[in-house]
Amino acid sequence: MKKYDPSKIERKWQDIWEKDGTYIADDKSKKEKKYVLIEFPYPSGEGLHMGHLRPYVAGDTYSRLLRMKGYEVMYPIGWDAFGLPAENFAIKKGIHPSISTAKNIANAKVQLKSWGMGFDWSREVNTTDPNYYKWTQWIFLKLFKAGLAYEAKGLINWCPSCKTGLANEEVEGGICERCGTTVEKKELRQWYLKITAYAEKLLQGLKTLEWENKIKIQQENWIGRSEGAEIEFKILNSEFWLKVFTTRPDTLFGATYMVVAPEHEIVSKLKSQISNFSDVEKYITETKNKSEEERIENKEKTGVELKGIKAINPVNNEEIPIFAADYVLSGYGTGAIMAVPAHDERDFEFAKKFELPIKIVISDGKISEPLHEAYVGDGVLVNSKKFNGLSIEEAKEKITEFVKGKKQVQYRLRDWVFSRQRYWGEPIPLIHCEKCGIVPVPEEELPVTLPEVKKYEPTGTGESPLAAIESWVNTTCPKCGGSGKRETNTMPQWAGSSWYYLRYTDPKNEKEFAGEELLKRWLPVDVYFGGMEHTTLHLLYSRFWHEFLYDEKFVPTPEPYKRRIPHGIILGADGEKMSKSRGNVANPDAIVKEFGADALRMYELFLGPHEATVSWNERGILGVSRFLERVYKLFQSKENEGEEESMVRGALHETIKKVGEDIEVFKFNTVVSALMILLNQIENKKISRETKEIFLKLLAPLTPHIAEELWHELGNENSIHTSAWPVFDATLVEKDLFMVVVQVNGKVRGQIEVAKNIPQEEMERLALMNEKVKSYTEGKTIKKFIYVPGKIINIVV
RNA sequence: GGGCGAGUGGCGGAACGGUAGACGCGAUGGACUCAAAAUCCAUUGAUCGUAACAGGUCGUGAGAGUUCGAUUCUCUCCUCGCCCACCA
Repeated sequence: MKKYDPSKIERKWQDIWEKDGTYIADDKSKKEKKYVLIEFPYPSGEGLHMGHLRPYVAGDTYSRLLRMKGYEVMYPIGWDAFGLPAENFAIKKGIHPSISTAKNIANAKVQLKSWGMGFDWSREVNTTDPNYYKWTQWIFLKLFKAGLAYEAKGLINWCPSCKTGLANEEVEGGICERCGTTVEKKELRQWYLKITAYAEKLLQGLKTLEWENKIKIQQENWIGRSEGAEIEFKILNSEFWLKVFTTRPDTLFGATYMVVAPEHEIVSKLKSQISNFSDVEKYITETKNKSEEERIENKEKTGVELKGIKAINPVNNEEIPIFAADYVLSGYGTGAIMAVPAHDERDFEFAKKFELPIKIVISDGKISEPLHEAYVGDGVLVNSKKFNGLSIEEAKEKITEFVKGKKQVQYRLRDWVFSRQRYWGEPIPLIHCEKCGIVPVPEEELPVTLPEVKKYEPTGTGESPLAAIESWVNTTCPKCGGSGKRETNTMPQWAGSSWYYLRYTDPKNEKEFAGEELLKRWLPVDVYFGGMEHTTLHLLYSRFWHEFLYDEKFVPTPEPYKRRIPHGIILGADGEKMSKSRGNVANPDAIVKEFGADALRMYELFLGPHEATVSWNERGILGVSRFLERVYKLFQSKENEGEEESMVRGALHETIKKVGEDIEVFKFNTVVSALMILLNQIENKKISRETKEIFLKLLAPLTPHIAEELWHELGNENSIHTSAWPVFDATLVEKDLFMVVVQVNGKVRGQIEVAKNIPQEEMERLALMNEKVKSYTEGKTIKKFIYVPGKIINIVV
C-alpha cells in the first residue's frame, strides 16, 4: 500500500495548478465576484516567516471555499518592495536595491508556491516597478493639484538611526516603529499630505464598514474628534490676541491663567515685553532637549510664567497670567489653552504646583472648597454671574456666543509627513523653479525614475542621497523652460501600499492606474485579512487615498475595504515573540519539508481562534500530520466502499454544514476539529464513493494538495478546487431519536432516548418514570416542568 | 491614567442561556516487536466512594445578582495582553 508522502504529491499539484491557471480570476465571468485580499509582503532577505502564514492561509482557505461555492474569486499577490532593509543592504554590500529585491522576490515566490497558496499570479504587482510607481506618483500629483500636498517647515519626528523624518503614525511611544530607536524632534522642511482634511470623512466612512468594533474604535481614537469653541483672549497693552481651543467654554469664568506651548509664536513676538525672558528661554531649551520618552516618564508639570504680560479673560475682563509649559502641545488646537484648574485635572495639578487660584464654576451642590482634585463631573454653573444655574450644555452655547467665540471641531489626527530622506522610495515628482515656484512634473513625463547613485547612505542632514546626483537634480522647469531642480525627497513606505489593491484589478494597464470597468467589476475588496498593527498606518492611509480618489471620481466606491479580518500573532513555543536571539523561531519551510504544506496549513488553522494570540507548539503538528496520514490510508483501501449506515450520512452532512458555516465566519480551528471528528466516525465503517468525494471537498480549502491527489485517484479529471461545494441535506442531519437530558432542579440525573416529536406530557411521564429521577423526586411536590424539545427536560421540585 | 479584549484540565483549546472540558497534544496501561520507533486499542478535571461496578460532591480568575438552569447575561473586584497616552 502507498504511504502518504507530501513531498511527492505537493510539488506535482503546485505545478499543475500553475500550468492550468486554476486560480486566475476571470474579469469577464458572469459569476458574482469576491475580492479577497491579504497585505502584500515586503520581500525581505530573510524570506517570509510564520507571521505571514497566518493571514495568507486564512485568506487562501476562505477564497478556496468561495470559489467552490460558485463565486468568481480574485485572490491576488504582489510585493511592497520599497523600504529600508533593501537600502541598508545596499549600503552594506553595495548591491543595488533593485537587484537584491528581485532576488528576494524570486525566493519568496518559491515559498508561497510551496505553501500551496492559490494566488492569481497573473496580477502580480511590484511597488518598485517604474510601471507601477508611475501611478503612485500620478496619484501624488492629483493630491498636489487638489491642494492636499504641501511643503512646510515644522518640528517633526526624526529617527536618528534611519536618518529620516517620520509620520506621527510611525512613532510608537516615542520609538521608531521600524528600528526601535528613540525618536527626536527636528525642525525640517518636509512634504505633508493633508490627511486632516479627510478626518471627518474617515470618521463617517467607518460607520458604513463591516469591520470589527475594536478596529473602528482604534481608528476613531486616532482621529480623535472633539467639539468645542475657539475663543480669543486679548493680551494687555499689546496688539496680540491669544487664541485657544476649548471643549469647555462653560467653565470660562474659572479660567484663572493661560498656558502656551513652549514653541508658541507669542514667546518670540512679545520677547521685549517679557521681563524674565532669559528664564523663559532656558525653559524652552530644556524642554526641547527632552525626548518624547522622558516626557512620558516624568509627567510632573513644569513651566515658567511669562512675566510682564497678562491676558484678559473676555468673559469678566479679569487680568490673568500667562505661562509657557510643555503640557500644552504645539501641534494640537492653537497651541495655547485657557486653564481652568477647578475642572481640569492637568490644570489643577499645575495650579497646585504654581499656587494659582482655583475657582469652582461648576457644582453638583456637594463639592466644596478647597478642592482636593479637579471636579470634572456634571452640575450647574456657579460663580458665573448671569450664567449661574445654567446646565453645562446650555452654558457652552451661551458663553461662546457671549464672548464672540466660534464653535469648532478639532482632531487629534496630524497631517501625514510624507517625505523621506532616503534613496529607496518613489521620487516625489515635483520641480523647484526659482521663477515659477513648485511645478509638478507633467503627467506624460511620469514616471520620474530613481537615478543610479554611488552612495545610498543617508546623509543625515535632512537631504536625501538623491541630492548629490547633480545630473538628475538639475532639470528644466516644465512651465517656463528655465532651470529647475528636482525634489530630492522620496515617498514613505506607505505610498505604494495605499493603492495596490486598485492595481490588481487591472495590473497591466498603461493608460490608467486601472480601467473604470475593471474597478467597477472588482471593488470593493470584500474581505481584507491583516494585522492589527496596521490599523492606524496602512489601513488609515489607504482609506484616505481611496476617499480622495472617490471624490475625484477615479474609483467607484467610497471605501476600499468592506470587511477587515484581523488576526492574532503567532508566538514561539515559549509564549514569547519569535526572535532569532531567543531561538524560538519556527520556520515554515522546514515544517513543509518535514510534514508537508498541508500539515503546516492545517495546523496553523488548528492553533486557536484566528484573532487570538497563539503559541506555536512543535508537538502539535503531529496531530494533524497523523490525521492526514489516516485520511490517505482511508482512501487507499477499496474494501471500505459500500452501502453506508444512516449514521455515516448524518455525520457527513452535519460536517458539510459545520465546515461551510465556520469557514465563512473565520472559525478555522473548529473546522479542523469537525473534520477530525468526521474521520473518527467513518474510519472503520462502510462508506460510499459519494461520501468519499464529499469528504475530500470538505478538506480541499484547508489541505489543497492531498484533497486534489485523492480526488484524482478516485478517477476525477477536473480539479477539486473548481468543483462544486456540497450542499448539506437538513433532513439527514436531523435525527429521529434524541437523547433528552433529564434534570431535577437543574442537575443532570439521567438521559432518555425519545422520538423526535414526542408530546410534552409524554416526555414528562417518561422523565418521572426514570429510576434515578424517581429517587430525587420521590416524596416531593413537583412545581413545574421545563421542556426544551430534543434537548433537555428540567423538573423543578 | 484612558480604551479594547481575555482569564476553562498538565498544555493548545470546544461549548445558539440547556449533559462543561468537543478536537488535538501530552501522560498512563495494553497489543504488535528480539527490542525500539511508528501504528492500533483503552484510560485520562479534582475529590469522596466501592472488592469491582454503581454512585455522590466540587469544579470555567474572586464575589454578588438575574434565571428552572449561567463558561455564556448584569454589577463589583483581581490578574494578564494589546492599543493610546499631558489632545485642552
